[in-house]
Amino acid sequence: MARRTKDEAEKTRSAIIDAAEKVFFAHGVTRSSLELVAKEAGVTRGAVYWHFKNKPALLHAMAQRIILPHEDMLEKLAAQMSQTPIDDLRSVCIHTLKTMAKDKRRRHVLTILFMRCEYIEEMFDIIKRQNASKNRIVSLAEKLFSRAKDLKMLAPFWTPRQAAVAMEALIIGLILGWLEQPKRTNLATVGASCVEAFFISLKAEPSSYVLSES
Amino acid sequence: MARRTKDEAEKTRSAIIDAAEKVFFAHGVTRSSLELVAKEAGVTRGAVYWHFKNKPALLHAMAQRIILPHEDMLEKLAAQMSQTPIDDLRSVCIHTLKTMAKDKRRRHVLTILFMRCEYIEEMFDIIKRQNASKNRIVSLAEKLFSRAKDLKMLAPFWTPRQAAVAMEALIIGLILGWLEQPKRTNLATVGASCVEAFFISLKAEPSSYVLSES
DNA sequence: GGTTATACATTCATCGTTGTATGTATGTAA
DNA sequence: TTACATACATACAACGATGAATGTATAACC
Repeated sequence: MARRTKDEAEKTRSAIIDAAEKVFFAHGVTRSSLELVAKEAGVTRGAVYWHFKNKPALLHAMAQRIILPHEDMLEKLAAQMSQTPIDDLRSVCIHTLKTMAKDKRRRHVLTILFMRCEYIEEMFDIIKRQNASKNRIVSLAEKLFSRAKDLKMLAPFWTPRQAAVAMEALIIGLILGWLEQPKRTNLATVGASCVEAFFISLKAEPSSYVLSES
Repeated sequence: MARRTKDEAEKTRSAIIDAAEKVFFAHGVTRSSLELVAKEAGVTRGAVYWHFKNKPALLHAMAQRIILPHEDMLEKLAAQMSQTPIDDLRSVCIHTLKTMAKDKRRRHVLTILFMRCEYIEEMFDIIKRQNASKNRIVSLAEKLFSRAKDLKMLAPFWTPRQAAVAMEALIIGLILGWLEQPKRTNLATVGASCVEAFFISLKAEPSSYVLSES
């Protein structure tokens, strides 16, 4: 076939990623041949190899398309020095879960990343990126909880670090459980209510705080 | 080679699983050939195919060897109708994390199951088993939290269901984070302290627990 | 003590996938 | 208009893995 215009090329590129999402989701990353991906996208392997160096690169591009909503919202939060850091964190978490529950693409891609691919050498940069993102999130949350502690808003038995680590772990655990059994644990209802309760428990109650100070 | 005695056969069987743990951990399940596993175990593929139908069956056997300590401890707990269900749950969780942190085999196998294999059709029975185990745990925890609620020991903003789901999600999230970056988040210290704080927040009567034994 | 089932090793046939090399027609810039 | 870069399609070479079939020597059993 003949050369396409730049616009069309970009379209085929994203069509290939779309196809990869479908195929990887269905068969797992390793067992999906690029031949299949190409066929699903309506092109040949030539096109795939033109746009992407190899399979890991394609997966990387796929992961890049869905930046976790989490992260940039937290960035903004941490910058603006709010007076209600815990409530802000809570709404970010809730928002994350709710959007996740609705966004089919995100769900599929996360399923692929969590349950349909194997993290080994060639995936190293993907791993590194994911870890960096996770660490960034925890560190930002820790900063916000630290601020909450200064404002006497964090329950005394939580350190900022513990709260941040636990928050992240809880969210990831909920999402993972939901991915494993989407019908069993509704993210938007059950998951969100867990997060609500968790955040209530993070907040200092005036009375208990006074008692624990004595 | 010649036929071995039953005892020796059992030894080669577990040697194969041992080898599979190493090889799967290093290269991921899909990219590990049974040839490599056999070589690592000091046998040939013939032996592997004799003991296991195929690769998923081998993986299944591998997963079977490490029953989560979680589960049977919870079974006993739920049966004995203790007067301190929350504290009991807490010590089970802490114990789980601490043993996990020490047991290298368990860590490797969990890493394989979480990050080095792809869950697709042929893994269906493994998935089913894992989900069943998880659901059983959540359901037992829910029962215990329900008992705690009857005893007025559960903080009012937690429902038993939420508490159970959150507990499981937290544990899984912590373990996953630890598997991803073993050096970053020490399970036995950071993880355990998160769980401690979480369980304090589950308990009713803020004043009593902050000051009392922990 | 002979037979049979066992516990493997060896061999074979087949198939899918990968990366690359090459072909080709067209958009685009000079 | 030419000349080159682009966006693919097609073709090729090579390997590795799988499952099954077959071989075989010994342990276990009667």
